[in-house]
Amino acid sequence: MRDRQATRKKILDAVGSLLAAEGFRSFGINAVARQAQVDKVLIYRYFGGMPDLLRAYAMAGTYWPTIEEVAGGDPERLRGMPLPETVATLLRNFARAIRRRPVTLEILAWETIERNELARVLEKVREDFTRNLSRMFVAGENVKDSELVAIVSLLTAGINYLAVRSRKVGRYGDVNIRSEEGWDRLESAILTICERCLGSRKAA
Amino acid sequence: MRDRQATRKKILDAVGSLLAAEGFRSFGINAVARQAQVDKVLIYRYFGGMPDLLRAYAMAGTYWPTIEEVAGGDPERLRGMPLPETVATLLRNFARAIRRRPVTLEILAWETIERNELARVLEKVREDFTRNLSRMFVAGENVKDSELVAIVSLLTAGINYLAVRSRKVGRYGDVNIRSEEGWDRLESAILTICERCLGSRKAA
DNA sequence: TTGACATGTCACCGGTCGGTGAATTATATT
DNA sequence: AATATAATTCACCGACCGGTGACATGTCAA
Repeated sequence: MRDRQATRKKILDAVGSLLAAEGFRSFGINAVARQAQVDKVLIYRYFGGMPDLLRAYAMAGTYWPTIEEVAGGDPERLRGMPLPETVATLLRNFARAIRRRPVTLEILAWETIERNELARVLEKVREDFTRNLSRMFVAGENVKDSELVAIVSLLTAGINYLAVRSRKVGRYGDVNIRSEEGWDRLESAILTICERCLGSRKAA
Repeated sequence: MRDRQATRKKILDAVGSLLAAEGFRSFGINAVARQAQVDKVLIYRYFGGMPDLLRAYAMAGTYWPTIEEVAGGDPERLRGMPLPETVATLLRNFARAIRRRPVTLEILAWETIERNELARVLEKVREDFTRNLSRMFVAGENVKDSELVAIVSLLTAGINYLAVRSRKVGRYGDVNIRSEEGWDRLESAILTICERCLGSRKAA
């Protein structure tokens, strides 16, 4: 059993299962050590402390969706589409990707309570993700258009909130956010918004 | 100093200022007692415990916006408008109302972490609010329209998330969610979405 | 004045937390 | 086999938490 790498892995795995099961509410050095069945002093020895442990965990895992995951595996096809369809597809895949990441949802929830160094690091990951996405798929179109930015921000914020909330509550207003049916309705709403608001930007 | 009512008030005030200043992160019996400069045993005597104390506080204060606040003081004028403008106005006023309620934002953030009885009570308050609003202003129109529900849900969820997040971070993507300018952009995006998506529901 | 009772004070409990120093055990090298 | 070193265990610290029992003090009615 004297295997540093194996112990490290046990600890990192404990972080994951603990976060997925309990979130940050009862999270801490002692809890991780208990879950990993490892003395807590090893956490300090191998990771230095909680912040570095969390960082190691978040970096090792698939914390945030990849570009490929959100682009649907076929970037070229996406690039050929009109802007509204492209954005709608990206948003739809983003919603799906984020919903199947319980730990990410825990982190998103926790960030609204506690603002620490880890949160700042993870945020940078997301910013890079967004930047890359927008550079790849909407560059040159109407990036200047500040209303496109505002609309997409509103929609992703809404997706985040509903996904985070679905961990604890089954409904939001009249939408069942724990069922595929509910998310189908949200996706089709997103599609409508993109089609009607991101096209030719004139008129009123 | 032997005044039960005054002591009760000191405790309730302490809850408010503590929540506004620190949120739920370091919230507890001891912290409230410290802030109120009162022995914690009195909290148990007068309120029974934390859950009942929180309930008493939330009910006493202006936890959630009122219908009047969101309707802009002139329900009749609102009723005369076309549906898209009505909904856009309600959403805009809702965003403004919620943004100036620091304690409410703390509670909204906390609910995504901890799901307790208080959260359920407060949620009922919000549900009633939403139900009344929709009965007053969009009844008979296309309430059946499940896409309207989905769109409005997405938008309010987005507003909630951005307002909650603005407590901790100044930006969301390229939007400055701590400035009036940023929220102006969001409001105008909301208006655009309502105008283009809530009107006649045909075509593609 | 003397109670009775409401109000407020104090000390203490068990438990958990993050964190650390020192001893103990296994493993690889010589 | 002896030894250095890495991996692990153990015992303990101070601080804070929620919660409670016993006690002191003020207030008001009989």
